[in-house]
Order: sequence, then structure tokens, then C-alpha cells
Amino acid sequence: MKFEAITIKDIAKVLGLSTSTVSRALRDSYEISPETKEKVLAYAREMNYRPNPIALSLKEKRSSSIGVLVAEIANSFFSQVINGIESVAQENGYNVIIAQSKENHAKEVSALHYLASRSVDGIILSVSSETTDFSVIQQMYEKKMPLVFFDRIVDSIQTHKVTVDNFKGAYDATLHLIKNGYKNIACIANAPQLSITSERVNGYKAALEKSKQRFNPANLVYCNHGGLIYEEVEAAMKQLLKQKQKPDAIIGCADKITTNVMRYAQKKRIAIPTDIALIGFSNLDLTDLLSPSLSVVRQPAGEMGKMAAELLIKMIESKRPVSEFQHAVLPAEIFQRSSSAAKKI
Amino acid sequence: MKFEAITIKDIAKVLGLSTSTVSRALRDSYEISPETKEKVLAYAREMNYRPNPIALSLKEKRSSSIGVLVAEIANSFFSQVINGIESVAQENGYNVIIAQSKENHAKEVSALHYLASRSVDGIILSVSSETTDFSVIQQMYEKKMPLVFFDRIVDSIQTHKVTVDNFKGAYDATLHLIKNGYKNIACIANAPQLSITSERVNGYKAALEKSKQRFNPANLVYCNHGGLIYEEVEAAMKQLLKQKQKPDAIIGCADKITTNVMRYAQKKRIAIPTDIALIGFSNLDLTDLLSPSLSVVRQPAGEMGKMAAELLIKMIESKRPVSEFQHAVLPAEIFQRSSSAAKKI
DNA sequence: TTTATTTACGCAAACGATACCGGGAATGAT
DNA sequence: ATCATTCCCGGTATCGTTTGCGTAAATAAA
Repeated sequence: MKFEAITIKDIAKVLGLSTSTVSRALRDSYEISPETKEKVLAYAREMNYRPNPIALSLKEKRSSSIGVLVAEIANSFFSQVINGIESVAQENGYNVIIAQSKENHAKEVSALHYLASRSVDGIILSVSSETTDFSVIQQMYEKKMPLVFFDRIVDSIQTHKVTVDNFKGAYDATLHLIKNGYKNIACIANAPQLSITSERVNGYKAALEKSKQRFNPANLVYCNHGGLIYEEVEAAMKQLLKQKQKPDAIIGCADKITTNVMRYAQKKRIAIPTDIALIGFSNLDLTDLLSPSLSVVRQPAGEMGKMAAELLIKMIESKRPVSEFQHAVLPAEIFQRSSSAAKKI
Repeated sequence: MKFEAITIKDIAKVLGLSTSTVSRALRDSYEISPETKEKVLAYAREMNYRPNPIALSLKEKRSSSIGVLVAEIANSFFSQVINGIESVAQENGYNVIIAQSKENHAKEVSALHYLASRSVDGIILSVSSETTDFSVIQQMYEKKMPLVFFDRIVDSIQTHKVTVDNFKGAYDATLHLIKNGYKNIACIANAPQLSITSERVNGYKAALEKSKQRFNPANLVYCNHGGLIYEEVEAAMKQLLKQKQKPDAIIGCADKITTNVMRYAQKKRIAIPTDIALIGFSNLDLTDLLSPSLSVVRQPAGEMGKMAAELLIKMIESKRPVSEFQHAVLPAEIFQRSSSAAKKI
């Protein structure tokens, strides 16, 4: 069952020409007579000829495809990023091959090998929350595979990176809670090894410090799967709430963490923001319709995807090895809604 | 800037063998001596040799990649479907190339050409809400490109199809509203030319008829962009609410329609379900946390994607032309929540 | 010892497109 | 008439891999 396309050979045979002549006529070479050109072009158009990209890839040693590795496609942030990548890739004649790690390092490694074996021209990636060993990525980097990191970056590898200002996002969110009267703010963070985690946690701590609130280590809990598993968020909440001084506000450092905190609160009939306020990183479209409407730090995901794709394609198409790398830092947007409304005393 | 992989030629040169011997050794052919095999395999393992898939594609006339065409990646239903497709594809050594139509027919056509020019071995697709002209799809079908439809199918093209029981989903949802005491139920549907639209609308009508409620044509409104644009849902709501006999319940036939109805109600301070009840098709994970919690008809999206991918791969790998096609119809799940709670009289 | 058979490998073509190299024919110059 | 130039076009190698065919050497059978 195949979808047989017409080749340059077929055209050559029908018109009694050589394949090289046909090839040149199609590429509008000057050394082909106008009549021959016209004949070839007319026939090619008639037969709807399209060059075989696979043959081209083999000859040119490039596949015109880029790999994208994310934790999970069915996650609004990542799907919005992919959306952006896809649009830029399509414009530039690249296709996008997607792989997911499911926050699992073994899957991440196999996905990277998979993408490499598929001869992608470059890879855009955000590491899994489990990853502490970057050796495979490092190897690909050393073998000159063009890489662009976004969101969860690896500091030790010198290449283009696209993130939001995670520090400022968390800082502003924490400050917003403080301004609204909250005095014992907890933070539920993603896996500690992630770049975004330390940036966000540092923003949280800095805001506390700046406001003369003491940072209490017991108020900082990590979720190693980024909230992907409800139970880890549940455990985090239980741990926070068993303290004598229960926190009166929470900042969630990942989409699923934030929403799972809401789910937990609903189950346990904890009122937001009366019993505990909530703000968190999220890229869901519906946060304004939640009960209560959810305050969020939102990343410009589509924009990040576009930018990452542009940087990658530029790197792929660069003649000389790229040595100056950009770290694009986009602003995060804060939406203040009911879940972090001013504390009633 | 290239990522140069080791080839069979490199191995042959180093070991002083011919490429054919190396190739056969790697494929464990019987006509290679055990010693030679061992030497080749050891070296290949050491150098982390992987066959070049592009060269293979050229020779075998297959690319081991499948195309997926959806309206929009950043849509929970479609991203869940892609998730399912990706997992099955990966298991079977296929990669997934994604394209989106953005509910636009011109983009859909160009995306299909794009996928074909990329030599995908088959395509899984859900047509755009704008599409009324299936000629391009028909052409690909006639050229023996393996196709599998899901969700929004094309009846006139004989191939595998995967959908949920849209009729029953809408029927049950409508009946649920009726049982809860609603007497003037409106339906906001997707574009009328879509298969899912007529199936869902028929389910809605059948439930009304079975319950001896008269179907009122003024209570059925279509959204040509599937609710992708807020304004069209707003227009639909205005049209429904300007009637003398305002509807007391709404069934939304697409994810974005349903959520945009909620958004409209919130803006206009229309209480759900007191002023108007709501149930709708949606695959969002958070519908239980909305205000009010939203009753939904949910499609088993991941399952649909897996099934579509399995059917497609089976078709691609079939020796003889496939002539018997399956139409897999999965059950839709109904979640009854507050937005369609029993009417208070 | 001669012949037949097996073993183990190399050669070359093929997949589709490109590009370098080269060459025949027509024209112009001397 | 001879040589050079220009115009058009064909031959062929190449990318990495597989595979049918051919064959030398080794072994087995006669």
C-alpha cells in the first residue's frame, strides 16, 4: 500500500531527456534552453511533481525536521509552546517531531536517542523533573547537535535558552500575597534539581526577605514529579498543614501543583482564600472560571516556542559554528484574582 | 554544524570488510562467520552505530513516520489524542509529524500537501470545522495514502474511523437535563457540516422527542468556528436569550463552546444552573473545579488516539490493500455536576 | 585425486536528486 | 579551413543501506 509519487527519472524517460537535464530545468538553471525548460516544467506541473524530501535529505545530510522533547504533550503550557514551535517551523520548511519524557529520565534518554536516530537537524527541549544526569544531553551537544533549551534549562551546557523571568514571577507573586496581608506564606515547588525550581524558590525567598518576613524552611516543600501525581501534592499539603503555625497562603510553582492544591482544598473543604490563599504558575485558559477564580503567574508559552524555534533554525542554518548564545528571558504575567484576595482580619 | 553519525562504510573501512558483509553481520545473516559477526557487532556497539533511517526510507520507500492533522494542538481534546497517538507510534518505531488547520480549510489543504511532501506513510486526521470540500482528502485517498479519521470524520471516504458515540452522548446529556426538570433546552452546536455536529444534534433532538418535548428550531444555534472565537459564542447566546421563551438549559457541543458559554454567563451575571443550566462536551481536566463545577460529556481521547494509530499502522503494514474498514465507536462518559443540577421550582 | 558442495565474503545495482565534469554541435573569428 | 567559444545537454559519482549474484577458498564426497 503505497502512495507512489512521480520522480525526476519518470519525467526524463517520458520526455527523452536525462535526469540531470530535468533536474536543472526544474531548478531554472541557465544552461537549459527555454524550450526544454518549458516542456519539463509543464509536464512536471501536470503530473504534480514534488521532489522527494528523503532523497534530498540523504544527499544534503539534513532532514529539515526538528525534534521537540517535553515532559508531557497534554499539558497546556507545553502544548502552547509546541503550537508556537510548529508555526515557525512550518514557515521555514521544517517539520516538528514530538517526543515526551513523562517526567522520567529513562524515557527522556530513549527519546533523545530516538530523535537523533531520526536525524533531526536540531532539538528543542525542556528537561524532565527527574533529570540530574545531563551526560546524554552533553554528549549530543559535543557531537554538535544543535540544541535549544526552554523553561527547564541546563546551566552547564552553553547554547541558546528561552525562559521567563521565573525569579521575578515568583517574587511578584509572593509580594502580592504579602501586600494582601498574608503573613505565613508557604511554597510548593517542583523538583529541586530543576532550574525553574531554584529560580522560583529564590524569588519567593527574596520577596520574604525584602518584606522582613522570616523564611521558614518548613514552609517549603518539593514535589518531585511536578505535581503530575495528585498524591505528592496531597502529601505536601498534609505536611504543610500539620504545622502548629499553619500557612495562610500558598504559592504553587507548577501548573499541576497549583491546580492539585485547589483540588485538595475542595476535597478537604478548605476555603480559598479565607482559610488559605493561593497563587501559582499556570498556563490554563480557564483559571478565571475556576471556583474561586485563580490568581496565576502565566508564561507567554506560544512566544517562547516561537523564539526557541527561531533560534534553533538560525543555529541549524548557520554556516560557521555558533559561539555566541542568547538566553532570552521573557516577562511572566501575573493575574490577580479571588484566590489571593486581600486577607480579611 | 552537523551531527555526523557513523555509517556502515566507516565500519567496513576500519575492519577491512565490505559494506555488504557489515550489513549482513549486523542483520545476523547466516552467511557470515561467527567471528566476523562478533567483530562487527562489537565495533558497532562500541561506536554506538545506528542505521541511517533516511537511507533506509529511500530504499524501502517508507519513512516510518505518520502525519497527524488536527484543528489545534493547544486544545485539551486534541493534545490528549496526540498523546495517545504518540505512545503507540513510538512503540512501533514510527515518529509523529504534527500539523494544525486552525479550523481553516486553506491551512488544512496546505498542511495535507505538506505532510504528503514529507512522505509520511499515513495520516490521522480530524477535519476542520470549515471544511465542506473534501476533494483534496479524496485525492490522497485515491492515491492510496493510508488515512484514519477520528472525531470529525468524512462519511463519503471509506477508511478506518474512530469516534465516540456522539449521538448517545448528546442524547444522554439532554435526557439528564430533562430528568432534572429542564423544559426548554437549547443546543449550541459546532459547524453544521461536521459529522460530530449532526450526530450530536440528532441525539439532542431524539432525547427531546422521546420525552415529548417539542424541538424548537430557534433553540438550535451553530458556531462555525467551533467556539474558537469567543464572539461567535456570545452571538449565539444573545440570539438564544432574546427569545420570549428563554431556554432554561443549554447543551454545548464542543469544548470551547461550553467553556465560552460559562465565560459569557459569568460576564453577564447569569447564574448557572439557577438561571440557565449547562452541560457540554469537554475534555478539560479541571471541569470539576470550575464555578460551578461543570457537567460534561467526556471523550476517551487518549484511547481514541491509540486506536487510530493502531489502525493506521496496521493499514500501512498490510501486505494487501485493505478493503474492510472499521468504524470504532467508543462510549462517551457523562459527568453530572452542579452546572446541570436539578431545577428548583 | 578429482569433483561437488558448502562457506564466507565482495561486487554492483538500486532508491531519488544533485552537481561536477566533460563533450558534441553550432557559431564566430582568424 | 582551422581553431576557439558558447550553448545545451548527458554521464556519472554521491549520500547509506540492502540484496541478488558471483566467486574464491575450504571442505566433503566420490
